[in-house]
Amino acid sequence: MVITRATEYAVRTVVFLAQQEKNEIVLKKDICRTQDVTPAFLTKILQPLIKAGIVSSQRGVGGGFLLAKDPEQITLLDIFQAEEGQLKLNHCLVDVDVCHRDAYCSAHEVWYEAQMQMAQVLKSYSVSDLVKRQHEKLTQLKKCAP
Amino acid sequence: MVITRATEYAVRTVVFLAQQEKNEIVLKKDICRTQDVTPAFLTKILQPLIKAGIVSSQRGVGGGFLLAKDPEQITLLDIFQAEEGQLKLNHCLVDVDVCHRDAYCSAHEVWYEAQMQMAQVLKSYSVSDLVKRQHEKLTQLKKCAP
DNA sequence: ATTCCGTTGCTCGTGTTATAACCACGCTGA
DNA sequence: TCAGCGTGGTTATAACACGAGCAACGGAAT
Repeated sequence: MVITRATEYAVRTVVFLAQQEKNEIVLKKDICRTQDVTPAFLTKILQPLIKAGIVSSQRGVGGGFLLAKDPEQITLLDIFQAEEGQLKLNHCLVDVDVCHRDAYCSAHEVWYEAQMQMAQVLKSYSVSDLVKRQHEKLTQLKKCAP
Repeated sequence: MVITRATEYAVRTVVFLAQQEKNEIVLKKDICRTQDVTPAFLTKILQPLIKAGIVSSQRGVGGGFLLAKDPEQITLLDIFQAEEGQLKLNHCLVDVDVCHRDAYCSAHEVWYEAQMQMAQVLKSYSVSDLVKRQHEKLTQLKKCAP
């Protein structure tokens, strides 16, 4: 019942990309160095982001990664779903017909409501929100311990 | 990122117990038969419920299980936490100090908010709510296909 | 003694978290 | 134009943890 490391790294990576100058291409190893991820694992994490249209990539010399959309257009839910597939709290919430009890199982609806609330929160934050917040936090930090 | 089967079975079991006459003791095998759980697995599921003070048990001839509290006093969150421990969406939300980034990681707060929303939903439903709903659903069903 | 539940340990499958080897693409300079 | 190098892309694999379930034995109550 936890989000995976892959999702966490993916969020970090996208936020990092959003912090670069627009259209600036970033090397994989620079992402790794700054975000504490190993190159091999980062490769695996980036592919779903690319397929979801969140990140784009460029091969060859001078190649690397960059955001494929505006940071305002990317929500945390997008990143989550790119890595983990559709959000579901219980199997019966997605694979319809799997649960023959769902006609009378009242828990079903509660799981559904909890899931919707969670999705709502994740959808309400864009990557640019995160970048802004992070900036604020860092300037706060500097004030406290300059 | 899904609830475990144990939690699902636990909810079913508690709802089933709540549907009995007050203080009626139910045999393990009757729970198994009605709730589609194997005895061996149910054994494992019931223990955390007992330790959490949700269910109590009676050994020996005529023994079995019954609710230890009023169904109004038991929330879905109680059952969830009995089976899966404290709800946490990300490791860094419980094991403080594990994440050295949390001072500036803005995703941290979003996971926290999503988690709180979810907990709020689970806390807002008691077992007696579920029993009531289930009863309504069943009478609806009978109306449609008598 | 019988009928219950309690505890423990085990297996087996699946998902997470990587790692590594090899492949495909594209720029660049001879 | 083409060889070579520097990129990311794909796929196979492995270690490990956890979920899910099973079984056997132990202990309490009647």
